[in-house]
Amino acid sequence: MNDSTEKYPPNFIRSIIEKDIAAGKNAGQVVTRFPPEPNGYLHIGHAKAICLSFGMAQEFGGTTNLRFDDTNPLKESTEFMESMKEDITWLGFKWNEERNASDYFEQLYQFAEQLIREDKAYVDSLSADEIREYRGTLTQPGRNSPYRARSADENLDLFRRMRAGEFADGEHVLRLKIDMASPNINMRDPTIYRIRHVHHHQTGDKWCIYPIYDYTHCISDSLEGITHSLCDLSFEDHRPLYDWVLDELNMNCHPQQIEFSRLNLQYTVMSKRKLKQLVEDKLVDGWDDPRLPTIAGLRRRGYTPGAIRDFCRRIGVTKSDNNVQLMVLEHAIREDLENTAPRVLGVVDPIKVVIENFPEGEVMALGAANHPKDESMGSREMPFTRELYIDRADFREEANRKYKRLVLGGEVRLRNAFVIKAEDVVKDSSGEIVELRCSYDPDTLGKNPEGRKVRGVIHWVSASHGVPAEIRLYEPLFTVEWPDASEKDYIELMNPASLTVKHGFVEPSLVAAGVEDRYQFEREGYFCIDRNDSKPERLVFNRVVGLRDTWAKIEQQEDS
RNA sequence: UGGGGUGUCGCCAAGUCGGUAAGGCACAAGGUUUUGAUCCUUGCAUUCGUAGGUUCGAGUCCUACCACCCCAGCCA
Repeated sequence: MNDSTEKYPPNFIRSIIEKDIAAGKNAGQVVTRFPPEPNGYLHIGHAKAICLSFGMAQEFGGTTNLRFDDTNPLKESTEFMESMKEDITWLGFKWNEERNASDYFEQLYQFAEQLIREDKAYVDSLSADEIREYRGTLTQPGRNSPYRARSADENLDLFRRMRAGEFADGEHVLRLKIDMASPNINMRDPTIYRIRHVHHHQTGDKWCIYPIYDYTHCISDSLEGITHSLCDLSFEDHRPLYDWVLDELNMNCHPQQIEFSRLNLQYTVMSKRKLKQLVEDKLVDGWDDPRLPTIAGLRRRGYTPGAIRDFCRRIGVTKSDNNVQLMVLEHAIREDLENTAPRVLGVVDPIKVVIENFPEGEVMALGAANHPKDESMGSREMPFTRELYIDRADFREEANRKYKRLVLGGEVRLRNAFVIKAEDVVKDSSGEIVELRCSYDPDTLGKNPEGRKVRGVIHWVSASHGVPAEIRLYEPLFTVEWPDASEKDYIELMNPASLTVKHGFVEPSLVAAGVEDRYQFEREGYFCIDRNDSKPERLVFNRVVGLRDTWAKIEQQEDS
């Protein structure tokens, strides 16, 4: 994973780091961190941040810490911590140290006392509503709280009693004394501690006051010796506060916060709130639903860590708003699987074919390469029998010249096997085709028939030897490209056809398929064994992504 | 009417000290092909949000304007 082919193309963050190293800043070291709040599952947007923070450190011989930003016990849990560790590891990254912001609660507290003693922080006893009122608006300056003038001694006493649990939630908060008239709202005496009599998943009941992100994050970074603290653009106007705290505390390590724009990806939503609702309201099958942009979902869908990393590299890192097309992600996984996925034959929407001139009961073993270009992937045998399945879409009673598949009275090549000819169609009372009666040309195995040109090749599976399989086909979870941009509620924009379950047949070699094995079903797409539901006796495949489909495009053009 | 950002091809994105617009995705046209896949070849911004200015020369410097995004949690 560490090879140079995975290096990022030029970007502004790398330039900054290169300059810092050239200037001898931080003794030439690069230490980054990835600081998720354990209140949900990681998604593809986090993958962008992970690849960047870990990637930059890796590239310059540095290290990256994993730090759970667990300052709000109301929303967090160890379950989410575990999932995040698993996802990061699966993505292929190794953190140097695992920390929790809560590891620093005592130090954070002591720093707060220091700020109080230096008259840089005070206990405010205004209510939340009052604080909001006093804060002013975007265009109007705020006003000082009447409690702003409390003496350091009084503040210290109050703050200690806050810690001791003498007050109820919301009775007091600790605020930084900066500037209520600042044009930057974040600098208008931000709250840094609030009272919350709740159990914390790491510190238990030790604390009833919890520090706020802005105060916690910069100090945590400093304590860990982080050199470059990468985060998304929403924290850009928090940077003055980040710097203020470290400066006022005289911290000897002052990391540089650098912001980049978050990923916007087509046909999905990325906000934790929305993902959480989809999961909790059972609109999807858990955090790892293959339709979700979560790392766990992409994994279950069949995406590889390498493809996700490649995707993150392709989209780049900038400060500009970006709207990335889904096809970029799809291209990344196709490119990976094109080279690595063994080819097999699987029929998603089966229709029975009887080869009338092939003896009943006979089984012919036909060799098939596992990859058209990579002999090292070996070959296997496929049983050819009198009764087969082909895909419904590969037969038409009549069609024009552009249709290169099986037509009544016409011929087609069965992949890795013989040329067959459709002689007759059997339909049920409703007119639905239930069976095709065909003949095969025994002299076409591995060679073209004499004097005729067979234009098409279709895939097939032996009806008697094929293995039934559940095949899950996925479409985008939302019907519009940018659900977040719509004035409609995103729930209303969900795609009712995002999951289609098919019952098809796959060639018998697949009974040996293991969890998360990925294959190319030739002419169909890439499929992955579902890690939750597939059993050897009941195979379940997820379609990762279809093959590029030029034919579908041609058909569409003809329709219009 | 406050502050902070961003504007280079349909999308993403390189563009060093100003020297005459990388690349990827997508798209189009050919070629190879027992996957309408892959692969190969070719094409695809006289123009860099707009308008002025400086300069022999500007995406890169200056000025003004326009558009879009973020910020008023005791969330992160």
